[in-house]
Amino acid sequence: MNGADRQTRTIAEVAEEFGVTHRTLRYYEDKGLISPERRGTQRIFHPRDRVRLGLVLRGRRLGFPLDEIATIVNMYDQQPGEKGQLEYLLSQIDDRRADLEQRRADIEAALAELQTLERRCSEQLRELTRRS
Amino acid sequence: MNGADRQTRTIAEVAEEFGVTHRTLRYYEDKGLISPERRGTQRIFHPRDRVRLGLVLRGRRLGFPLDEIATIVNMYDQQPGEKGQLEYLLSQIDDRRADLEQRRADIEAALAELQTLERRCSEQLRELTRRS
DNA sequence: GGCGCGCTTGACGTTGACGTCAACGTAAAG
DNA sequence: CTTTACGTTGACGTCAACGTCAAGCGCGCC
Repeated sequence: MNGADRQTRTIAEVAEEFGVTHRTLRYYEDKGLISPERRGTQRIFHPRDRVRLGLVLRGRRLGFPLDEIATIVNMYDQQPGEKGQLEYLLSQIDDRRADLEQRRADIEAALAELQTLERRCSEQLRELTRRS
Repeated sequence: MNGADRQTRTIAEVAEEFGVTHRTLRYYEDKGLISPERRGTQRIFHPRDRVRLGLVLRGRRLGFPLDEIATIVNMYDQQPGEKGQLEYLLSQIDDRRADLEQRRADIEAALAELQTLERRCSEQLRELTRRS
């Protein structure tokens, strides 16, 4: 029982798995994005830490600043809470959604333009190869 | 004839229109993202500059680094070029598209999770208000 | 012709997100 | 028990993307 399906990981394994450096993981811990258990002085990564890290890195791929990512991932593991808390959380969710939908619109516009450009290019290319 | 439909703009007007600062526009010029005409020492922004700026800012909203944005927007106003050029451009387009599609997938995953979270929240909220 | 307003160019400062290096602990292996 | 590999904590360095002065130019107006 020391295969890839055991529950806990070292920092090096996690870094390897997610394609980040040791330094990045420490930085994320400083910023409160992850909080792996400590066995003595060493970090122990549990599955939940790796799930969180996955969320964080997705946020990073999307270009969100780390402090925004922090508020987002912290939305996911909150206690039920009282009414005001819940309403605040719901409003936060709406803000995030608006942001994401803006980004999706930007992406689709960009993809559409790329497609147009590609058509023009391959058109040109056909022109050239036909005349040669 | 000095309304908002005249063709040329000052730096202050463009900054206002796009919600950026004077400094940002100068920085983008340094980086070759825009290249407004000069009347003496002053910058004159033509419609094409504003179109380019729009593309640049969309790239920025998407979290692309400025030098990547530079290569992207420069793809758009290239001369027809020769065969090698065109093939290179087509490969670049493919790279960009792959990136954008990854981002779109990330965004849709994030939106789906937000929706799940929102359902859980409003569920909880209904629980609370029902018992009060 | 002096005044102010907008524009311009340096130049240095700042912030976020790490990279990198030094110095040290620790645990398993020979 | 020493080596060796891996882990840890500072601390400083770096790079992108601007912010923020300071100092000066040009020009329209009273």
